[in-house]
Amino acid sequence: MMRLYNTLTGRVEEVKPSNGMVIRMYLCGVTVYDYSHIGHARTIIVFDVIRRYLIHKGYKVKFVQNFTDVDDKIIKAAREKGVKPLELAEHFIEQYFKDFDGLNVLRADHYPRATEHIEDMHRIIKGLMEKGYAYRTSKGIYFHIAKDEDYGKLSKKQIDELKAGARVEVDEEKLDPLDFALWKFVDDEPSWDSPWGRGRPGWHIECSAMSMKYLGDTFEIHGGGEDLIFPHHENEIAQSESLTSKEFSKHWVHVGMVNVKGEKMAKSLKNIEPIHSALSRWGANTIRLYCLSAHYRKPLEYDETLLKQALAVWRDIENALYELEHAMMIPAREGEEGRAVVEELKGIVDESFKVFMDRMDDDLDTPNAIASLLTSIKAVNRYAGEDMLDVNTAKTVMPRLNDMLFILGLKRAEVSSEERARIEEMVKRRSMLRAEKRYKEADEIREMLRAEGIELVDHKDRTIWKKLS
RNA sequence: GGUGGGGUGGCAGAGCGGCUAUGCGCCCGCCUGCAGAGCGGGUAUACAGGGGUUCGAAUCCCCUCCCCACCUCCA
Repeated sequence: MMRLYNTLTGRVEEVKPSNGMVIRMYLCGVTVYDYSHIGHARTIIVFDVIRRYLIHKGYKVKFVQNFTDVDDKIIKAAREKGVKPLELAEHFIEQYFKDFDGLNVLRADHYPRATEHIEDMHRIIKGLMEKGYAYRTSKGIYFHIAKDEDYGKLSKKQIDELKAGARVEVDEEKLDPLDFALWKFVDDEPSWDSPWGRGRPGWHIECSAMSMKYLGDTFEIHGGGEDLIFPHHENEIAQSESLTSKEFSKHWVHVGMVNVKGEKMAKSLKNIEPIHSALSRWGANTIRLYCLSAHYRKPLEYDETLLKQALAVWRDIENALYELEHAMMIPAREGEEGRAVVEELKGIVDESFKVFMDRMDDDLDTPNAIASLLTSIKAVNRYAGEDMLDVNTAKTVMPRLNDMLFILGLKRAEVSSEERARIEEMVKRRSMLRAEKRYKEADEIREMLRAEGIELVDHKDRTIWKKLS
């Protein structure tokens, strides 16, 4: 049973499926007005790993992640670029998929967009008006937090102190400074007709509308970056629970920020590393290992040396995978020694898998889970170095290793059959040159392949190749 | 000011009362045609500071000092 910290209760709690084995998850996605950066990547990768882990454990996970495609920032950016807001949003949604497919993040079951759920939002607003939780001013429709007696329960805020903070905008018409907009009256584009007048939705209403539409009034997990706890998630709870009188999300999961030199990575601070640029520099596996190298609730520093560390870890894993793949071609070793190697490796991998799962169960302890995976990896590399791997060891080890790699979302580069044939031809030619001690020519082939990202590794009687990723 | 989370070896990061975490980096040696991987050894006494509790504390209690996030749009 997986245990995760629940922001709502402040405790680590078991994630329980609803009916049978179904777990419904909603993740607050991105506002599409610019490129996604490493901070977004961290949150989305963490949710991807939670999802993969639950899938591995046999749950049926229904996963929804939204796009905020109507918002002041989008409108502003579109105006500056001289394009329509919805076109700008569409462009960055396309970019989003390029980035996150590139990061090997599994596609969600639904990617609802705010602009396609205006009617659903109207229904919620209407319901809240009818139940007396919302009221109208000349500027829009507002949610009245005073009507919601447990307002603040997620962020543990004292309402009085929030008011004292005086950071909220002054609006004489609002009954309470903390009341937030459900619908804002505007005439310019983009805007939609509503029962109360033409306008745009407030920020929080979309997530209530879309999560409940696709997952039901109550679902298992909701989350996002920890900067969304207040006001966004607090307000989502207020709206949703006031409307349905039911519990909204049972479990709230929040991911820590990525910092640059101690400060949060944010577009406004101009210290972002866009995903597309990080991907071309480091590759998906390295970025994923980096994002998972810290516990998800702690801040993660964005720093070259950390990426380098993650890359070194990935190189070890990659090496082991290629050694095992090539070992599939090596006939089973006969006798006692061959069996002993299989037994020992099996013991190490089974134990490391057990520890891996145990660490993952405990509030997604990925740093330790990865450390445990590396125990297996190191053992494989050790045997590979001693030329002790064969088809039996490979077959014994691969399933458990693949399970762990699936959960973390790590995978080797793909190699087409043409590419494979060409590489193997080159390797063959080089081996002949080496046999004739024509090392200079042999090294030239190795260098040439290396320039293409193919690395050769010589064993006693054979050479294996790796396509680095 | 409020709320939440932290301060561990050159760096990153576990540890939740007693047993070398781990990874990376660096140095020496072995192996290799050279690489890569691997192996052996090393990298001064690691735990913010000060008091306690305990046979025993990085781990529990008290005090002090720093750091981060949120309280405004934000993953």
